[in-house]
Amino acid sequence: MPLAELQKLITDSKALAINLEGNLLDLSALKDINPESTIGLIQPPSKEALEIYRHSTSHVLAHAVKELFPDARFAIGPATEEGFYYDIDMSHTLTPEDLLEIEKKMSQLIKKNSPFIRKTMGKGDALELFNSKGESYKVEILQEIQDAEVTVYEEDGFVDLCRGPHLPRTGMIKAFKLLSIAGAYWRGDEKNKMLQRIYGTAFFTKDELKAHLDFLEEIKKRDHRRLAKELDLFSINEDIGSGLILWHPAGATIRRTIEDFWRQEHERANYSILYTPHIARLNLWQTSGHLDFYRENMYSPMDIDNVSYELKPMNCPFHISIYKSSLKSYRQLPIRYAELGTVYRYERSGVLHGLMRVRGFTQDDAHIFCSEDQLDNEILNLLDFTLFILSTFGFSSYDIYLSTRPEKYVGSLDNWEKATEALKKAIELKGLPYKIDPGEGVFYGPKIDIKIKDSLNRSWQCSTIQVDFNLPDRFDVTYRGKDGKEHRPIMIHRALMGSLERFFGVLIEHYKGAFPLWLSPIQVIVLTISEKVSDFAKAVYANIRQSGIRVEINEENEKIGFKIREATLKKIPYQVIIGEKESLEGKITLRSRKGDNLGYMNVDELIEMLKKQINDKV
RNA sequence: GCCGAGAUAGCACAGUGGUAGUGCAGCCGAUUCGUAAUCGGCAGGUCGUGGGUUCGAAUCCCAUUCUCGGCUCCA
Repeated sequence: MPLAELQKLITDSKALAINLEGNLLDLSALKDINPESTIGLIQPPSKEALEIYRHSTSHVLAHAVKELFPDARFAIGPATEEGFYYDIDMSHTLTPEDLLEIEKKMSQLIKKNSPFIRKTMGKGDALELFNSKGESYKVEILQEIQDAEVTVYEEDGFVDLCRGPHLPRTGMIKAFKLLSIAGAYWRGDEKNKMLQRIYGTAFFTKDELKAHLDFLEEIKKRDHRRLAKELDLFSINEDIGSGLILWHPAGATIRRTIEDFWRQEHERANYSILYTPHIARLNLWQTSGHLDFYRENMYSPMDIDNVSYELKPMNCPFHISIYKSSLKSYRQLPIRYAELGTVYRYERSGVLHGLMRVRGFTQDDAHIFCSEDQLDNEILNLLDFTLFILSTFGFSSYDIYLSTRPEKYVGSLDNWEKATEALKKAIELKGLPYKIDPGEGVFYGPKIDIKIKDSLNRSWQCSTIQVDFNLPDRFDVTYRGKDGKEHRPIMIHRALMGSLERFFGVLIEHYKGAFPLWLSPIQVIVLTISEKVSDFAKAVYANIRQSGIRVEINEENEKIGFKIREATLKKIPYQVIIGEKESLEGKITLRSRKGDNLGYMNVDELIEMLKKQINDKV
């Protein structure tokens, strides 16, 4: 294609950059390339275009900061999935007000519409340039670059080390916003200096930016910590300690409902349900190896009659002890032990987050002891079981990861191979998409992790299925085979919801506090229009309560509109309204929390309908 | 843990050296009402905790606990 024609196409298409055989280049590179070569256009709204756009915005950010705070030195400033950031080292500590000033300065620089000018220079020259500017972080980066030549970008006199590509001009930035300031270690390593990070985002249009900011607002409204306060679900108390959860009546009701469901399904799936203690002698953790490889997550031991005891960070050794309490025959396998086991793990104070990351939590843990030839089938069933449980709670899309053998490992290569194959086969048989995390398995065996994405777009690991070649050896776990000899069983650890705390947190955000009927702490509320109908309303209430449905009554001296508002804010799924008409005819009027009028009916009809819905878990 | 911000009534927040405030929730009273807020009154706080500066501290300083944002994205 002739150059001129291409130029026109680029102008028409609003392309920001070009793709030359897989290399992204500035539009200005066009004049130097072979007209015969195949060129792709990078244009909005593609991901690549947005990345370039945001990256350029981060350069403008750096420029603005430099103008306002001349002693600022710059580290890295990349585009991210949600926007961009720049890490900066400077004497002034940034405040939210500074962000407004910086935004203003950025707008001025954008208004100037300066071109981004790409320059190639020898590494030595670049080192000299950034050294003279005192840009020690850029110098450090440069020193690690192997190439003899590097590129820098200049815009209105501000020079930054950068591979590019960039927008042709700053004026093309139409919508951006600085969002927050945070600390971040240089190169993410806590041994390094902490820099100030400015987060921002940018979009091609103001409308898109607004939509994104609205989305962030919606995310805040969905925050499980906020909803938990509004709905009185749980709390964390300073006097009790951080990362320790107090389950309030409403939250506890939901938890109990989840637990009941869990128990029922596990019994149906041939698990034996156990209870084990919360502490154990230090020796146990020595045998299990946790003291060697898990110590930093364990609390200090406590002394009981001169013997050290440790709060349990895991349930596995207890289950193994139960297994070993009697001789096991191959006829008994597979043995499936399950427990809602409460464990305590040390988490650094800065990473604690509501229910999502806590220090004491209850795992829906289980350990399966099986023979080699049972492994495939066990894993397949397990995956089925996991997906069934997750989908019952309304989660239908997951990120599945298969983690394979790391460099440091125990167990035979042969066993690793078999187990990894079994995991892989199970996922593929179910036709599920998955990614392989090479070398990310635990040292004791390969695993499948299933992650649920929450509304804050964080991935939370819930389910995990791990094969373990370590503990059976360490604890000398055996079974008597058909041949009368001792054999080593294969052990599978698994948790479906992960922890009840985190799972509950994800559920709250998933449903925005409006739980499905079967989980709702209050399933129905009876509302009276006037005190004249109290007697009938009480009878209706008692009738529903007798049927085992979680019902409340509000016969206060308030207007019906007020009562409906209150019930709706509590996100109670069904509201039974009783006025004179109902009282006289012995019927009820039903309303949903969404505001739908669900009709006029007998109490028996209502109970039957609710029971069916609760049973179906819809 | 580290950087930064914060902690005031049950909840949401205002108050920046001189008598602790507003709204909602709560309690009492009036109203007896038909699908998201009826009206009036009352009560509620040693301002996270400990120490200091000051005639005087919610406010300034130090310590401490807890909470929040972030600490993977590689010129």
